[in-house]
Amino acid sequence: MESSYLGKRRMNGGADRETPRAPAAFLPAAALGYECGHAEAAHHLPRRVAAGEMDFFKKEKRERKDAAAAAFVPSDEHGIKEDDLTINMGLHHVGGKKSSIRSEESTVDDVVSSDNVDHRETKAELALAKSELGRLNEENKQLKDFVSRLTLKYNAFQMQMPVYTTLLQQQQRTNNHRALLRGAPGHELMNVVPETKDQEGSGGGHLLPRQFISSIGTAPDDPLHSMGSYAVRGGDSSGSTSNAEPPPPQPLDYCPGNGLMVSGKDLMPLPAFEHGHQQQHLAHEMGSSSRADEPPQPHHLAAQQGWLSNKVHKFLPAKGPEPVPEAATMRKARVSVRARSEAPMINDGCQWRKYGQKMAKGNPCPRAYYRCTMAAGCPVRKQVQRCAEDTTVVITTYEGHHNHPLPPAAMPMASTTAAAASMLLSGSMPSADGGSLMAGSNFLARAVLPCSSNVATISASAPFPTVTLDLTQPPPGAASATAFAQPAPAQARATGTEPSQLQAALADAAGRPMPLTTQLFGQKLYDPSSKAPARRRTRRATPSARRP
DNA sequence: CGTGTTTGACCAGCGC
DNA sequence: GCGCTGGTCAAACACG
Ligand SMILES: [Zn+2]
Repeated sequence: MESSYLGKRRMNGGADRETPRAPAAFLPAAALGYECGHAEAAHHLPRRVAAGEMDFFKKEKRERKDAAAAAFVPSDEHGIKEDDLTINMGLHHVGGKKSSIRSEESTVDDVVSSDNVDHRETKAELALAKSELGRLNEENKQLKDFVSRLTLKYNAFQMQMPVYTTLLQQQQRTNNHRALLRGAPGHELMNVVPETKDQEGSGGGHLLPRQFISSIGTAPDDPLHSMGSYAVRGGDSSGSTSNAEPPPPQPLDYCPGNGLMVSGKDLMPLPAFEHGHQQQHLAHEMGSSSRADEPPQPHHLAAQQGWLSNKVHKFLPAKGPEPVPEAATMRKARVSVRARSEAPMINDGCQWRKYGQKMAKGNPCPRAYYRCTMAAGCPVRKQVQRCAEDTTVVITTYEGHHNHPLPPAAMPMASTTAAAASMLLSGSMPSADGGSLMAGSNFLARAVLPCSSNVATISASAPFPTVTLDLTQPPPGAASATAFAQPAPAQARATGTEPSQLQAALADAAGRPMPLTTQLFGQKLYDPSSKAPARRRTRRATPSARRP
């Protein structure tokens, strides 16, 4: 029911709706590899980018394309374009291989005069090159898609790594009751943390994930997966070394400093971290006449997994008969982002439709509920609420996993939140031991983000496992700090939010090189005055007579 | 007129 | 069972 109106609304060009205008500092996600494998994503580019940015964007893309083409075939002297490739691929498929070209050639031969031999040969070569190029291009696309997936997974690992690192350190601490572990087993991890800094600085480095993975691999039944209920809180030192005493409930946005809070009543296995991995279910959702939230799957599945609370079903998108625990877990995990913004909502590149607003308890500011409208039945929702203590802070809580290709502008946030959710749900959260370790001194926070005060906070109170990325604190790093300390830079515009600050913060939080995330808030933040003019939505088909 | 937002009603979970 | 709360629905409304 609900999915129906959502779907219709979206299918007819929802892409041009609510798209923010002319992001001043918008960086081409395509150039950063986010568009890989998402044909649809490219469609959003022209609309999303203002004329001023178009050149940059196109140039970047062209460079990429050229580079890719040059890597395989030195063919640009023929002036081959992608359109040509498409056509040629068609010929290739119809005619077959070289022989077909040959025969085609001979056919032409009958007509063309003999002094066109050179031209014919050139043509033949061209055809060959084109077909080859087409094939390689296809191959290249697959490779790009593969690389893009790898990137996402890599990011997920990066998100998790600091937690693992800290946890292992804590393990060592717990075992020895000592602080320093030079030479102790797993000592290499001690070196990992400093390297994180280097990695951030240089924007490279694959050493960390490898160490991280290998370290994890050596501990098959590490406590990382044995987390039941746990609670870790930074900032205030509790010193408790067990999870026997869960902390008092905290507001979702509670962040007593740059600490890290971990909590979860139930944890779920690591969901696959791929965008569009739920595509297979999209058809079900689109075709389903029931509301998208209604879970056809019974609770027994949750019980089978032993983690899902009986509340989860509410958030499960409508699916086919096949149970999709993975989607369920992603839907349940929450990632909230705290960012300073005078705008009512940060622009994350996605399209949202507000479907509700409530006065939350303990907060004078209302909480707004949005759902993703980029695709029919997309289960992703988000809540936007201002922090009670500091109304300049906007807390955006994301939930769910997009079941559709994302525009480049939305990729950073999506991948970041997905990575965070993945980390949260993967069982990589520290158990009770981890909690004791970090209690009191922002230990994990510093481990995670040695050069930044932006931290990943894992809420202890939420009924759902929630990671909070706090982007509100000025990073001590020079560049970031500068960006933060100064009043809104040019690209911040009327919203008064510093995109560069957010970029830096998110980059730190995500633990990835800056360029990947600069685009996230490079867009102008949500500005109510620039609401998308083109909004198309068909009326709901079945008006219910609930109200008089 | 078609669209997104508003806002009160509805629903489920939870604690008592 | 009752009240509270969070989350969602959908008619009514506002807007371009
Ligand atoms: Zn979506």
